[in-house]
Amino acid sequence: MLRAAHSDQIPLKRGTWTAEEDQKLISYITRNGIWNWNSLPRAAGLSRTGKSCRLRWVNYLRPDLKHGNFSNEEVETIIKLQLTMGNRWSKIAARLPGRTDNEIKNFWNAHLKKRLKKVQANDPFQGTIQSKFVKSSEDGIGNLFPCAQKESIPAEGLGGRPTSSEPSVGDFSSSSGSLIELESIGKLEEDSIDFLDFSGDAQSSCQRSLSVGPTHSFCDGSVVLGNQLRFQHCIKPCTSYSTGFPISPNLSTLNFSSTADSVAEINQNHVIKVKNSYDSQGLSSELQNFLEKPFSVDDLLKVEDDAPTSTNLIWLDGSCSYPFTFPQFY
DNA sequence: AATCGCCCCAACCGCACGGAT
DNA sequence: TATCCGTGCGGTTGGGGCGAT
Repeated sequence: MLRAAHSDQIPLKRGTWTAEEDQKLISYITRNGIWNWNSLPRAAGLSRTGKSCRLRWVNYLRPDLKHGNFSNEEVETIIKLQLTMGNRWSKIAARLPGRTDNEIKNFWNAHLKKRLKKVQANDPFQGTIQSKFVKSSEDGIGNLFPCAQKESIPAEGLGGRPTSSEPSVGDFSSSSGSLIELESIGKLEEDSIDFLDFSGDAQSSCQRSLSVGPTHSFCDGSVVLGNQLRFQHCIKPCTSYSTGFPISPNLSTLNFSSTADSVAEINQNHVIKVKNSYDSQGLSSELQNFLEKPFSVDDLLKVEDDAPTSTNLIWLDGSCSYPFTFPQFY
């Protein structure tokens, strides 16, 4: 397809780039560098828009780009970052040297998202996606993303550990669901917990209760973490933030403070460590102190604005990054 | 062999943002 | 302060490849 050019009516080419055009662009940038994308095509003898040239260079011709399949490590990184950041492809790409936002976006849409939908359909906790990516410290991508493996994993195998050797990246032929490993959650060193959830708006957010429990259990969407803390869903949605951060009915009169401007930052920086010093009747003093800090509504709203709507994350042990999502009952 | 439908991905589009004037 | 311009980002499109029929 051709379009009229700016002032001199030279037709602008669109569509797939030819090898000749690629060579012109490479040669020009190699000789002269990038100084102005809008002026570059004319100077380089290309009948393209500056935008098209930029896209071609950034996404395909740049010498530092990797080409070919994503490695397991890259897939793992994409999944983790997408779960925390949402569709911030450029930010995700910045963490993957040699990969472009466009490439990652395409890979996500073509492979990972589709797989997630299937997993979600088999999820006993309907509505969750990220709950499938609980990762134990000793396992690699197979556990982070079990369905990447060729072997079929029984959907009823809650707690079962995939044992496949090397998962095939991009081969998601298995349609069986992956499942949460509660046991692996309990292996956290120092029983530390690093959380927060700023998901959704006031009408759709789930409240969570936080209480101390002596045993593992797994019922009604509640989870006992590391034999210590229990995060439990409330079916009723949050109707107000006036009582502060909606962690728990028990704690709703306590306030939470954050100067973070993104969920990712909160997950990175706000670490609540509940060590063995807690007693069964209450929260650790550290957690107590954390929750008692003044909470700014503006801070929360700021976070809300910035948060991906799908984010419902609790991170266990920030150094290992265990993403976890609670089901939403609404 | 021909046709159809689906999938992937390179490329495009619209919009937002930031710097310059 | 308002406007313009260049750039970057994320969503969407459409053409080609490929398997199924």
